[in-house]
Order: sequence, then C-alpha cells, then structure tokens
Amino acid sequence: MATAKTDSKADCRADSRQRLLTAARELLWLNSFGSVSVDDLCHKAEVNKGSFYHHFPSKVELAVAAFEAHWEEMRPFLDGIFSSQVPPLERFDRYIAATIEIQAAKQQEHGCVLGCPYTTIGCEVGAQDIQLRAVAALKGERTVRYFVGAIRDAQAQGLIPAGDPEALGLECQAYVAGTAAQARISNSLAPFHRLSVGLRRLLGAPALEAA
Amino acid sequence: MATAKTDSKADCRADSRQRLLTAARELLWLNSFGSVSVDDLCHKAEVNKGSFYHHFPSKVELAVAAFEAHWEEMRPFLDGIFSSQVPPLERFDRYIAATIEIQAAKQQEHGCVLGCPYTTIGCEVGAQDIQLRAVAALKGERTVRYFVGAIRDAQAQGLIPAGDPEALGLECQAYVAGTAAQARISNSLAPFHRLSVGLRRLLGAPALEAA
DNA sequence: ACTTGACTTGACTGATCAGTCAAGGAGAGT
DNA sequence: ACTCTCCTTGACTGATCAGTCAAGTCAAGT
Repeated sequence: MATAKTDSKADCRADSRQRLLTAARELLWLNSFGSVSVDDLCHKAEVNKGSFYHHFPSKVELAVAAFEAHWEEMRPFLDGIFSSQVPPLERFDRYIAATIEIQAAKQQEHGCVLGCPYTTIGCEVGAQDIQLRAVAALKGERTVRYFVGAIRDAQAQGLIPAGDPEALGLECQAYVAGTAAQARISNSLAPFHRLSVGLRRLLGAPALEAA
Repeated sequence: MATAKTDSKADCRADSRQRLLTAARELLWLNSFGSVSVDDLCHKAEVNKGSFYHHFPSKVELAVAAFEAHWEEMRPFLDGIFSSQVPPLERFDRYIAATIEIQAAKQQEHGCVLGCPYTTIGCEVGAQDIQLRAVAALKGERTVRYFVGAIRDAQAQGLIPAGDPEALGLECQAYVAGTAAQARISNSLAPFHRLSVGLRRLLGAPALEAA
C-alpha cells in the first residue's frame, strides 16, 4: 500500500516531464514545429504551463530533448538491424521493412502518412533555429553512419562495386529522406515500397531475382 | 508626360499584387510557411493589410498563387532543359547544373542553402492544409513528368537498362528532393554535387569516365 | 461634371502566442 | 515537527496573430 501510494504520487508528479516528451514526439511528428503551440503540448501531456517551463526553458528545448529521447529509444533497435552479424544488403532490407511497418502503423493511427520528423522539422526551421537544425543534421549523420558501415561490408564482400562509402552513404540517406518526404506530401506509402529496388540500384547491387 | 504619370500611378497601384507574389516567394523559400506572417509579407511587399486581403482571401491562397506563378515562370526554362532535342542523360546533367546554379545564388544572397521550397512547405503542412500539400504534390508530379520522358528516351536509345519509367522517375524525384532537404539541413551545397554521379547510378547508367 | 468600381489606407477586433510569476503542495532528510 | 527542495497550479503579461472594416483615392467610362 505504502509503495503503491508513493508510486502513484510519483507517477502523477515526476512523469509530467516524460509525458511532455511523449506529447512532443507525437504532435511534432504529425504536425509541424511552428503549428504546435506550447499550450497544445501542455494540453496533450495534461500538464500546466508552469510545469512545462519548470522542465524545459522553451519549446525548442523540449523538441530537442524529445528527439534525443526518441533516438536513444530507437538506437538498440537500429543497432540490431545494422549488426555486423546481418548480411550487408539484408541490413538495408530490414531497415526498409521496419520503416514501412512504422509508417503503416502511424498511417493507421492518424489517417495520413507522416514521413520522417527529423527531415520535416529540419527543413522547416532551416536557418531560423540552429539548435533544431543541428538535431536534424545529427539524425542524418547517424543514419549515414549505419549506411556507411553496411556499404563497407558489402564492398568488402564484393556484393557491390567499389566506391567512396561515405559519399554512397550520403546518397542513400538523401534517397531515403526524399522518399519519406514524397510519402508525406503524396500521403501514400507507395514511395516506401519503391525503396528496396531503388536503393539496390543506387548501391550498384545486382537486381533481386523475381521470386 | 501623361503616359509616364499614368504608368507610375499604375505601377504603384496594380503592382501590389505582383509585389505580394514576389515577397511570398522569397520569404516562403527562405523561412517556413508557419513562421512567415501576413504582416511580414505586407511589410516585405510594401503593401497594407487591407490591400493584401483585397487581392488574396488568405495567406494560403497567396502561397498557392505564388507557387503557381513561380512554376509558370520556370516552365519555359525547364522545357528547354528537358527538350527532346537534348540527349536524354544530358537533360539530367543540365537540370542538376541549373539547380546548383540557383542554389548557389540563393546561398550567396541569404548566407544559407535554401533547398526546394515545395518539398519544404509540403512536408511542413503535411495533412494540415490540403491545398498547399496539393501544390507541393503537383510540383513533384510535374518534375516526375520531365524525368519520365528523359528516362523513356534513354531506355529507347539503350543508354540505360529497361524498366518501369514511371517508377524510376519517382525514385529519381525522391532522390533529388532528399538531396535538397539534406542540403538545407546541413546548410551545404555538397549534397547537390553528389547528384550527378548518384542519379546516373540510380538510373543504372554506366558511370562517367574520369575526364 | 458625374458615376462607377477597382484599389488603398490604417485602425481595429478577438484569438492565440511564448513566457512569467507568486503561491502552494508534498516527499525526503533531520 | 521542521525545513528544504522539487514540482505544480493557474492566472497573468505583452506581443503577435489572421482577418475585418469604413473611409477614402484615383482612373476610366459616359
């Protein structure tokens, strides 16, 4: 009883920060940074304005923290997908499959395709907010890091032609990000389904045999 | 004198609509839709609020009109680049060269890389504004149309392997849009300089010989 | 000279914005 | 029982937002 009481109180109190992070992730993914107000975030998180500014100095800081928390949550999952234990080209396939799964779930939930929140917000703020743009840039660099590792292994195993892995990884990231943008703008999952074939071609890998 | 007087008056009066279109194009390209206010647009165009709402019923309508005007302005130029008289793969090279030129000029002007305004705003509004998203989608479709034509010709001439031109065109557009997003987020022209090599690989064309 | 209609002017409204603040509640350590 | 610190509450400020409006300007048609 004592512990239960303590827990529920702690839940009610200390979780408001966590609830704000979750609310930020959801609202900023669905909408844009500019169109989501602090009041929206507070309402969604069931938190008062004062509490918001107790935990975060500004809307930007909350967004940054939310994205960082999201990354920390995704990292183990992505580490698994891009593990050296997985055949290089299969890593891309798994990454695409996971992306489609996530996007389809979001579409089911919200009735529209959401795309990549980092790309969306990074483009939105442009040069206006250095901090947010840096977060988006960081997400890109991290993704490229996964890609480059897979590309190096694929080249070493002769699965794809030799070539600058860094440049190739950046190209792949651009293609994936553009696909997400295309999906959001056309409100369709179809672009994601072109990823598998397109990425292989971009990598210079032989096309998959028709199954 | 009489004509001069009439002209200058006409300039002062009837041009406010045009000035608003120009201001919208500049501000919406540099910033985001949500962060540009009607007051900003009026100030930039040197037009009063009332005049704004005389010419356009809302900020969205101005943005739509500005993008449409921009397209009409660009069309002859793009028609030239993607002319049937130009060798298919060279069309892409010319398109990329023109893109880099424009982006470099904008960077010079504003101190930062701007990317593609259609992709940026299309992603930003997402499902929030159907009208603006439709404009962004339309821009994508028009670009794909150019690409598909070039791809068909390239395939017919045996420059690239056979394959669904529509799907390939969409893949190319995703890659180009993603490159623009990457450029804006990383505030660098470098992604654009990877386009030429990457696009050829995505198309399945043989790599260019080192010159 | 008079009318008409397109365009401009700038003040105005009410809503919403980000961010502040003083006051209070509650667990934890003493 | 006392205090300390973390957290919450909700009203508040002043700025800014999109959009309205009545009054006026001006050129062109008659």
